[in-house]
Amino acid sequence: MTTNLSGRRVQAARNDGVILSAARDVFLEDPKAPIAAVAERAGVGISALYRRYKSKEDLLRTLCHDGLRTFIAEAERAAEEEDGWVALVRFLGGVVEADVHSLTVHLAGTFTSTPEMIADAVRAGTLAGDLVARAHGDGTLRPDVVVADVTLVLEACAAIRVPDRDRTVELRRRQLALILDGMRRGDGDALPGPPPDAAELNWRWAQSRQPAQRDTTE
Amino acid sequence: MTTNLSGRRVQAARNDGVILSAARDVFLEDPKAPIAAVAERAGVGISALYRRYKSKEDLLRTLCHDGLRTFIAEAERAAEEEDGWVALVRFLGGVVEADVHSLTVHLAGTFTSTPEMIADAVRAGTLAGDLVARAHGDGTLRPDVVVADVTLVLEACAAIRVPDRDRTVELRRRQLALILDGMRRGDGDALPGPPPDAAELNWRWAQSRQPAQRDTTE
DNA sequence: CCAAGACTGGAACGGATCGTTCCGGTCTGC
DNA sequence: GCAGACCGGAACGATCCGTTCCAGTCTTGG
Repeated sequence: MTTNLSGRRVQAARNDGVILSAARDVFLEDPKAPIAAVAERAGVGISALYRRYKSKEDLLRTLCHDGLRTFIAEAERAAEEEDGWVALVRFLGGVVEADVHSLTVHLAGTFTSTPEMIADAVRAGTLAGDLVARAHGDGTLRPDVVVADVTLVLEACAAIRVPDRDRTVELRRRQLALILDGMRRGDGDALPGPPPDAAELNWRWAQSRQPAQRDTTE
Repeated sequence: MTTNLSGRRVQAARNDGVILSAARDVFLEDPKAPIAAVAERAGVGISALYRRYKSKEDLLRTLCHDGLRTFIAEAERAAEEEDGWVALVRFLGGVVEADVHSLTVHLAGTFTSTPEMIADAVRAGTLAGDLVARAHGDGTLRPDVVVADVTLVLEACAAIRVPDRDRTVELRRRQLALILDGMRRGDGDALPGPPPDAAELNWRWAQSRQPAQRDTTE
C-alpha cells in the first residue's frame, strides 16, 4: 500500500485544508459571503469546493460543527486545570484565541443542524456549566454570575474585530482581561498588548461603497 | 396660519416618526435588510419611504447621523456630572440604553458620509476622550485604559442581542455592569436584572432556513 | 356634493447577485 | 498513450432588491 501520495493526490489533500481555512476566514468576515469568494481566497476553482461539499449549506454546517468541536476541546483542556478560577480563565482565553464563538454565532441559522451537532451543543453547554460551577465552588467567581453570562462575555468579545486577524485576537484578549479584572482599580496585572489606536478602529468607515453613480439628473 | 394639521397631514407627520423608528429596528436587526422590510414594519407602502428619502443610502445615512447625534447628546449630558467616574458610567449607560453604538457600527460603510457627519464623529471622539480623561483624573479609572478601550466596550455590549428589544437592553446593562465592576469579587452591588436564561440565548438557532427542498435525486 | 391635489399602497421593472452545473483541460498511474 | 481523477472557470437559472410608476383614497375649499 502506497502511503506516498503524489501529484494530484497531494494537491487534493492540501486543498482540503486550504479550502476549510479559507472558508473560515471568509465567512468570519462576512457570514453572507458568496461561495465564489471562498474559492478565490483559497486559490482554487469552484469545482474544488463542490467536489468536497454537496452544497453551500453543507460547507457552512461542517465549518460550524468544527467550531463547536473546538469549543468542546477547549473546555475539556481547561477542565484539567486544578484551580477552578484558573480553569475558567483558561477556557475563556482559549475560546477567544481560537475565534470559535463568533463563527458559530454568525453562522447559526444559516443551515439546518444535524442531530450530532445538537448533541455536541448540549455537551458544550454542560462543560461550560461545569467550569462555572467549579469557579463558583472556589469562591473566586462572583456568585451572581451564571453560565449564560459567560456566554454573553464570549459573544461580546467576539464582536470586536479589526481587519487584521492577529490584532483582533490581541484586542479581544485585552477586552477579556478587562472583563475579568474589572475596570475599577484592583490588584490585577496591567492590560496585555498595546492599547488599541483610534485609527485601527475606524476601518469600517473606510469602504465608502461606490454607489455606481446613479445620477438622477433626468 | 393653521397650526392644526389634520387628515392626511396628520398621517404624514406621524409616518415620519414611524418610518424612522421602523428603519432603526429593521436595520438594527439586519443591516442588509431590504427597504421593503422597513416599509412593512412601519405598516406603510414603499412610496411613503421614497417620498421622504431619495434613496436607501439616504435613509441609512440619516439613520446613522441621528445615532451619532444621540451619542453626542449622551456624552454632553453625562459630562454635566461632577464626579468623573460617575460621568463615565452614566455616559456608557446612556449609550447602551439608547442602542446607538450598534447602529452606527453595523451601518458604517454602507453609505458615503457627509462632511457634517465626519465633523460630528470627530466631536463625538473628543467628548468621549474628555470623559475618559476626567475619570482618569479622579483616579478611579484604571490608568491603562484608553479611549479606544471604551469604544470597544460599547462595541462589545452592542453585540449582545436577543429578539426582545427591552430584554436586550437589560442584558446589556448587566454585561456593562460586569465590565465596570469586574468579575472578581469586589465591593460592587449585585448585577441588575434577572440573569439571562439559556433558552433566550439560543434563539438564533431557531430559524432553520428552509432550504426550498432542492432534491438532488436526479 | 364636487373637483383638485396631496399622499399613499403596492405591483412591475430592470439589474445585480449567487448557488449550482457543466464542459474542456491537465496530470497521474498503468 | 489512454482512462480516469481532479481542477478552473464560464454559463445558467433563479432569486432578490432598489427604484419607478400608476391607480386609489382622503381632505380641503367652495
